[in-house]
Amino acid sequence: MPRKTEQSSTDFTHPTLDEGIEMLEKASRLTFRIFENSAGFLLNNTAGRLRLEMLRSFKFRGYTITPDQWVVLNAVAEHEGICQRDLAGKTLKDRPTVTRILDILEANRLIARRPGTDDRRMFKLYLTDEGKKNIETFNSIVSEIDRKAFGNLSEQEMSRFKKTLSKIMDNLEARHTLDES
Amino acid sequence: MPRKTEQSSTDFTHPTLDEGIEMLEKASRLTFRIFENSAGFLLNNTAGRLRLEMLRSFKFRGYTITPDQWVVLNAVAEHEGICQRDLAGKTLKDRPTVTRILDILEANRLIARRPGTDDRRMFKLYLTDEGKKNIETFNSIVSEIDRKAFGNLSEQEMSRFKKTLSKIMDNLEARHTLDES
DNA sequence: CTATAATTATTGTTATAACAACTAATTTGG
DNA sequence: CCAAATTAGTTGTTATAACAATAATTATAG
Repeated sequence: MPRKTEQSSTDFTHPTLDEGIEMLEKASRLTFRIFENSAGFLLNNTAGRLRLEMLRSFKFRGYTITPDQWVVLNAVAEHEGICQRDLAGKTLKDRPTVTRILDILEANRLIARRPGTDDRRMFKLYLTDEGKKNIETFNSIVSEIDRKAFGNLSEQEMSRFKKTLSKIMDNLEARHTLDES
Repeated sequence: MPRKTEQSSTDFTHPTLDEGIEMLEKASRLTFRIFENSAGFLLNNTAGRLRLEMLRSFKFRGYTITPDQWVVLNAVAEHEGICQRDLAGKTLKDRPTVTRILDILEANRLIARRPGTDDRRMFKLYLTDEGKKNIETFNSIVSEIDRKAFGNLSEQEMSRFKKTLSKIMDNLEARHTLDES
């Protein structure tokens, strides 16, 4: 059988930013039976591409933040003093995931954990000054991506699209409406 | 600050199968500004929920296969003798990812790598008998999930939904049409 | 009030994803 | 034909996700 790893000169195992597309262009040439009409496959890949676009844009602008870190950072920004459990609910991430994302954001001085006054099990979460300084930039980068991804969709198409996504979420019995009390 | 890990009796850090929803239900009570109207956030979470539904269904039925392994397995099934590079293109995964997923599928005896006759760098990929035996079961599980997720969408709604997803993919310059030559 | 249960957060494990770097093998260019 | 470039696949690193299990703390039951 083939070997275990060696090398050559130009392996483009991972597309970078703009070249990233090459690989995708290359091999997609046969015909799927199961996949070609699979909404799930298309849904998953579209979401993945959007995430990748965000990741690359951040990196391209010189920021190390990731899409998930961006989500958590924004959730903290919009609810300063929130605890990790509630943050998990808001971001639809589980608590270990939130813990680790916060570890990174804290190490990068974008957020701070402060002890909960009443309940010593909890942290209250806040943006640092650096977090506040950077979040606007991050959000403008994301806005650009949103324009690129969704800019040519009509209001109606966007509305229908989001409605369908919500319906699918409901079908899967997951909460997605981001407010309540 | 809070400590570094200890315990109690009932931590439900991760929702299991059916209870999984609880956490989501719990904390989503404030109001997002950035997220509440974000198609990207909704898109990403919906795709994630669908993946989770698959993962749990497989596990619930006693199978260890994951959604991504399922995708790769099906791609092999539909293109026996395909090489890893082309498989990466078909599944829209990068080559290291495909390598590692195949490692797992091979260890679980669902697929086999055979040396490429002409080019000794390449493997040709095939289902094993066990792979063939199980794939129908896997696919029927996925069909059930598709019915659950999309079953109450009309033909027109599904068609519009997929069209919009394709448009977004195009906007992001990624290939998603799974055939060509 | 104290033993038990419940809750918040953390850590460990495995899988996926992106990307860099690298090996073996093949192709190209001269 | 041989050196250089290319290609197929692998490995390493970091981040996210799911889930199990646990520590510290708080709430509840009796």
